[in-house]
Amino acid sequence: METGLELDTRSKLLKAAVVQFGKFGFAGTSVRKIADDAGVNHGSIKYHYSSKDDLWRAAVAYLYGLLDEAVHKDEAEWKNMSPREQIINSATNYIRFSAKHPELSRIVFFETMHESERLEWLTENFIRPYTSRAIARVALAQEQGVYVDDVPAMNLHYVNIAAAKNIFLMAPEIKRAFDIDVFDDDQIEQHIDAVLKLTMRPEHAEEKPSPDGTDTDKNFSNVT
Amino acid sequence: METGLELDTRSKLLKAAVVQFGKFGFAGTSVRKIADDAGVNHGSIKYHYSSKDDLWRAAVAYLYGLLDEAVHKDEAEWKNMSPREQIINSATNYIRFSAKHPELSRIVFFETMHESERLEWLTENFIRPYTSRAIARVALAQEQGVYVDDVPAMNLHYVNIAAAKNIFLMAPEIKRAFDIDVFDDDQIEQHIDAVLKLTMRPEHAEEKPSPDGTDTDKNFSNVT
DNA sequence: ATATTATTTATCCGATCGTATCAATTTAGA
DNA sequence: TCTAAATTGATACGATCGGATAAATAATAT
Repeated sequence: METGLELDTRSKLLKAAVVQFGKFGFAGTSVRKIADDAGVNHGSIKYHYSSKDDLWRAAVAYLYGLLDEAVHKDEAEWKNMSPREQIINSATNYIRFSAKHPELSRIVFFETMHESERLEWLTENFIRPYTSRAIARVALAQEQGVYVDDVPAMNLHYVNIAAAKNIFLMAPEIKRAFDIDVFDDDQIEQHIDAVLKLTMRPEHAEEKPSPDGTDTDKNFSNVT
Repeated sequence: METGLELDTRSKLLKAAVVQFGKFGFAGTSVRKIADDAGVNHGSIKYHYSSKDDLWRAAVAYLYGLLDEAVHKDEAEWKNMSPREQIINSATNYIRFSAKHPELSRIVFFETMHESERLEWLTENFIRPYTSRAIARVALAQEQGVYVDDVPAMNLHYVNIAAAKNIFLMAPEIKRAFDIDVFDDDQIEQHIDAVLKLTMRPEHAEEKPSPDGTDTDKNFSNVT
């Protein structure tokens, strides 16, 4: 059958898997712990997902789906936005997602430290297509004067995403070292403001404003 | 005794531990694999280090020692430098170290994803003191006009270090996705140049130049 | 109501984990 | 050279791992 308990157990396992893999990575996570957290018998994992590896892949695909949703949710309105506004919009959505689901970045980090079949799968299916598009977008924004243009787009991209999500990856450390919860709404919005100020070219310095000029009276206050 | 084989076995174990913990984290690393890589019997770990945990702590302390050495190696000359030059010097040293020993950042990342006794030890002994000093230094540099001052020092600090080391953390991913080796000397220097350009305030925009004015004719080309 | 299928539960297996033990071997000091 | 200490090597133990199996139970269709 297709409803009720089956989906419930499946989704409970998926949610628990996201949390565990996000905290301990693939090697550090035990399927028995996932089953315990989900409140189901650990034999069910073999039934709903054929293996630990498959469950991990399902968790990754699920999170990337959420990411896609979050980053593109305002896509329909992009045509009414200046290049600068588009960057602000997608960067803001990306940072809010990174705060809401830090597990994705964490899982990717765990796997990106060494070669493996999982990294190959991850790269082919998600990282390469996603990053290629992102770097192309950065290069375009550089041409449009939203970002500085004297830095290679690849370096700028990796600095951007690192700046955006690093603070959420290190949340337990920051909480322990400074008693600051970076997941507080205030902290999130403060971080968005900081990242945009740091990564984007100051507005007055843009030498190539967008043709329609609608961005000239915009500033960061409209995203906080 | 204190020389010869003893130190050799100890240091071989330490080096192998750095590599393994840096790739797979604490949970994902087996002491048998470390012993294999070091070419010694795995029983020797219990002799030279009382446990896997102690070996991990020794590896971390060893790497932090190297970091301290790398970042402060030019400290004697800082008094002859402008604030801007000091930041360039320490940031450059930090990035070069991150490229030479990405294991430290990786090990810290593995542990900073969840609470644990290891994270407590790490935070108390290394992260908190190191980060406190770094954030204070950032705040000072903001006052000196080296960094923008409309962003909280904490956010700026975490953006800075993320920008500096992220690309080296993700080296296997970048190699696989774009066939670029970020550890090539050219790539390292290009990244240093990019990070400095992105994180530091443009020189002409500095409103508070250093009193002696020696930084007015400096640019990034002197650090590549 | 009954047969069939879908799902859950309870065990079991071989492999690997960290660690402990103790004999074998090497080294250093007398 | 002889003795004591330092170091290494071989092996074993209990725990936990992912995965497999089959019985028990729940749901569905006829």
